[in-house]
Amino acid sequence: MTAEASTPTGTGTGSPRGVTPGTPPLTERQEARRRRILHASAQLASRGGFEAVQMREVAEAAEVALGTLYRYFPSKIHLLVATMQDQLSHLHTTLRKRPPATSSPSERVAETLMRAFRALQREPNLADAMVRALTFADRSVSPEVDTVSRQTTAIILDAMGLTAPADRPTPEQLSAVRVIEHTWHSALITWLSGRASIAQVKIDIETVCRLIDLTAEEG
Amino acid sequence: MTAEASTPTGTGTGSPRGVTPGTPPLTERQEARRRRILHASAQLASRGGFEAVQMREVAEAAEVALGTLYRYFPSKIHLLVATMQDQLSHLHTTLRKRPPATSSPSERVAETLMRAFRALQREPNLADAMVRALTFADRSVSPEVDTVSRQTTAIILDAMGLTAPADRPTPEQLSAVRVIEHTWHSALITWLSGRASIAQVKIDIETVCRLIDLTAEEG
DNA sequence: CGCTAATCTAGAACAAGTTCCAGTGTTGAT
DNA sequence: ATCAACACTGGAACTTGTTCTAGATTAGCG
Repeated sequence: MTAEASTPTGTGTGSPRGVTPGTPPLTERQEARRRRILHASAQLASRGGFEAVQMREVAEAAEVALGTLYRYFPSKIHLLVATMQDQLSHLHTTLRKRPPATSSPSERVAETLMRAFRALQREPNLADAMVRALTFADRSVSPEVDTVSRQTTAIILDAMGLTAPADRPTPEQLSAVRVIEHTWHSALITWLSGRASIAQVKIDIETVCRLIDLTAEEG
Repeated sequence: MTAEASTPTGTGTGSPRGVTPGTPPLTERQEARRRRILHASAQLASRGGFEAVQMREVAEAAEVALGTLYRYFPSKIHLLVATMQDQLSHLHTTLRKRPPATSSPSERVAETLMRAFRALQREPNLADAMVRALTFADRSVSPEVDTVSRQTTAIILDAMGLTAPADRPTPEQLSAVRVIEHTWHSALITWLSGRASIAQVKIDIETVCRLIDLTAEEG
């Protein structure tokens, strides 16, 4: 029935392994288009942040018609959130390579997040575009935003040392992780809009990470 | 030199007392216009959230020309952030009336924030518009966003019992308060976009508020 | 190969935020 | 009372996200 497989509006975080269930597989050419679009998005975002990512320009840079762009990503927000998924999966694999060797879980998480922070710092405009899109997203983007949230959660749990599928985190730990995520996003925004210094962000990250030790003691 | 006083693009949180320094005073008619605009903004937001606040409609509802609206609030984001300042000052005075009588500071803060949360719950569309604007705001809105942040901080410090000017909060406490604010905003967004339940928000608020006890013990 | 259904392209068209302008009304000062 | 300076109005115009349409391409299938 479908020609180039069916509708490309799927998740596809760019995770190397795993067949992304539910998403009909894309043709090579379609996969290439998707990749070109995400690349153009990231490139434009790196230049001028959120506002520099203009749908017409993305389409042109990706050598794709405007209608096609909208077929792949139904809105600018969807596009930028997908861009964030993409970047986050890169970041996660990068972070995995050299896990922090600090003693306590809370310090490891804080260290990991500060590394991530420094990574984003290198492309503040890109970070701006992605995070603004993420927090501005409305219900229509919830599934995609949720994916980003799960990715972030995975990074944090990884840093805590909860990689084994056996030791599932307690509800308290999950709450602490959510709070850390909240703080992470919000602190990032605060820094990006010039209302907080890097030092302040560092302190706040370290502050919130203490919650991890708290839950560990009582659990 | 100026006719109806000078440019009305000022802060003016709507605080009843205090002369809002730096802001040139507005004529009565100007003050009335400003009030009409904010009222129209809140009304439209209550109906359909962020997207329902359309500048042309705000102008029409406030019986003001579009250009005038932009003279008072240089962008939709500015307008909504100012709306939030307005609502927050109402909220603050409301909360002051019946301070929670719970024992520990952290419980008082959690209780206060949950009250605020329930207040916003009554007008979820308005909350949506305001919070989305707040986190979407870029650098050009930093001063106004900062005012909102200070208002929120004041509410939290109030709940902690740090009203006396003598006992200034320690740096650790300030960091904890910032983290609580981050969590508050982000959790609100998560709830508004349907990605978290009220119960979850409650738990996360309580979780983050434990940081207060932490800083108190060590301080 | 030829058919069919779906995708992709190019471009017009629409929506809402923002800017601009010419004319009118108000205000404070002389 | 008059004047200059500024504010307000009404409306057009511009920008960018989004939608729509007609026609050219492509993929899968007999």
